[in-house]
Amino acid sequence: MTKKDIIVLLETIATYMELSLENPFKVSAYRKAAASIETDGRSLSEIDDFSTMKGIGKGVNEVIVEYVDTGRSTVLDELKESVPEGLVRMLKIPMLGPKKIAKIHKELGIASMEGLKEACDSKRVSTLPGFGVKTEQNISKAIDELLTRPERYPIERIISFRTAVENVLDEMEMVEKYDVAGSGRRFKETSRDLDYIIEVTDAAAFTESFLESPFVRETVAKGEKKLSVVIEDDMDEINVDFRFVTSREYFTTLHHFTGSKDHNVKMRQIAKSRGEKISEYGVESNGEIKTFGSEESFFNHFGLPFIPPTMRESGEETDTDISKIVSMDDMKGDLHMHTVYSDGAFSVREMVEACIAKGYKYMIITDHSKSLRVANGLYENRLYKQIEEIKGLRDEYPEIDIYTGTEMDILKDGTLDYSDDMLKELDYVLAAIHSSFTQTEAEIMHRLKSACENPYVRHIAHPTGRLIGSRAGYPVNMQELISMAKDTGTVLEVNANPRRLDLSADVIRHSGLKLTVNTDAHHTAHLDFMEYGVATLQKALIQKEDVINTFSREDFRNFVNKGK
DNA sequence: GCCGTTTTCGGCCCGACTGTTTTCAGTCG
Repeated sequence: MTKKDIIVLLETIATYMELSLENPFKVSAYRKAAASIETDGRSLSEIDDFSTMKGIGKGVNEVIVEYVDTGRSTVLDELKESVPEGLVRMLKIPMLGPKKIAKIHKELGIASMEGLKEACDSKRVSTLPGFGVKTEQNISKAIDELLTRPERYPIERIISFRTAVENVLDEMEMVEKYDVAGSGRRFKETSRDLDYIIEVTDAAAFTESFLESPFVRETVAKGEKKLSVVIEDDMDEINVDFRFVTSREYFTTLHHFTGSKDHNVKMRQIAKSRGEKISEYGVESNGEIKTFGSEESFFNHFGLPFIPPTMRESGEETDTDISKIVSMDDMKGDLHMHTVYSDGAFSVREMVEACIAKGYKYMIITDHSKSLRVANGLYENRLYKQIEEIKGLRDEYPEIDIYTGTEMDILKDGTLDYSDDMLKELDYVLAAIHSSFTQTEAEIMHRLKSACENPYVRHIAHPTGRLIGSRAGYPVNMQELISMAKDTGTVLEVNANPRRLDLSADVIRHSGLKLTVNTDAHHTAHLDFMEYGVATLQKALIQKEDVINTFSREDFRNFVNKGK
């Protein structure tokens, strides 16, 4: 059993309670308890008394203790007896919350998504008080969409949709100013939809003009304050909302819709403790509404520094010294990239020049090792050749330290793809798993252990192998890997590729790990991925000193030379 | 169910929108 199991249990209880029309504050207490456990840095074995944690009192503690001791929960078992599981799925239908679902269940005896769809089509739902024909049609349509459209899109897809929308906005002259808000602005791993805050000279004209864009598939709602559409590309479709605001309210509205929800709750608590009230229209203080010319001045009003959107998650960020948290300005080098020697698109020289253009002080060339045939991995003779080429380039580019390296495969049986004799010829070695993802956790951990314990392996690249939204990755015991990394002085990577972001923010938060963030670039343009990796570190409120890419040129040289 | 330097009761973030009503409940962000 892990912490995650307890979090899932508490959240499941909250959901079932919600559907039993339990006191909403009780439901929220279970959710808060789950969140409290999630943001606590300790593992299950390190927590001896849950009841000392914030948000966990006598009641929730009893539930946890029973679950840890017996693997069961009487509270959940009883809830499950009174609430059919099908109702939980129905919560995913937009516009249907616990009360409406309970009514549908009680009055019509419906307990599944399929049953509800049928009831809508046979017009039984609209006979219920509080339900009308329109609601019935909307539910029916929403169920169809739920069955065909994924719930959330990975950040890579979100970026692509953003680009499409913003290319249109940039060409429209009635647009004064806009920003994406929501999870898109916070660079979350996945997002459900896109939210824009927008100031326009004429909302009606904007709406008319925007709706002519070829990617608009459907208009969901249009009004004076809001336009809501579905847009599509070759693969997917997504909801996009525009909120029309005046210049005066722009930044409080932007802050409000950037979220996260937990961040907003925390900000409102802070306001309330000062006798003020935050809404999207401003800060109400002594009966007056105060607005701001920037988000920074909004935060300053509460005695806080500007908190970047990427850090606005749990609420913990308002109690954090933001100046210590890692930022793009701190990035002095990229330690993981490929060239034409293996499966990259550019030469060593081109990658060097691209890194210099980024202002980096150091870089490491890390092509694949010999066993990764699909990526044209390097046999020893070609690796020696690359080492010589890199040495030759150093004099030509004194502004940057170019280190030799490899992204070495950790083979199926835990052996490493190069001998120590080969590895000692390199400045820096990172190791990664690229094969046999279906092994058991024990087998995978054996491989990772073998890499961590090797004296030449400095860091483990993309430690779980996951691809957001498409591949779960291989089974890793994260607590064990974290301990192994600490014990052996091995650094773990946050891979900045927006398909990976591996390790994820939730894993590294409060982990106490030494980390590195790298783009794994296979193209000079991929070096730009760094901002997604840094955003992931910021979500976890990781300090500069815990990220080796922030080292000065000299400190990094010492770090490389000193070895493990 | 949790919490507390206005503390053991009475709060728990706040406002808009939708669809349904005839003054509002439920849901959402």
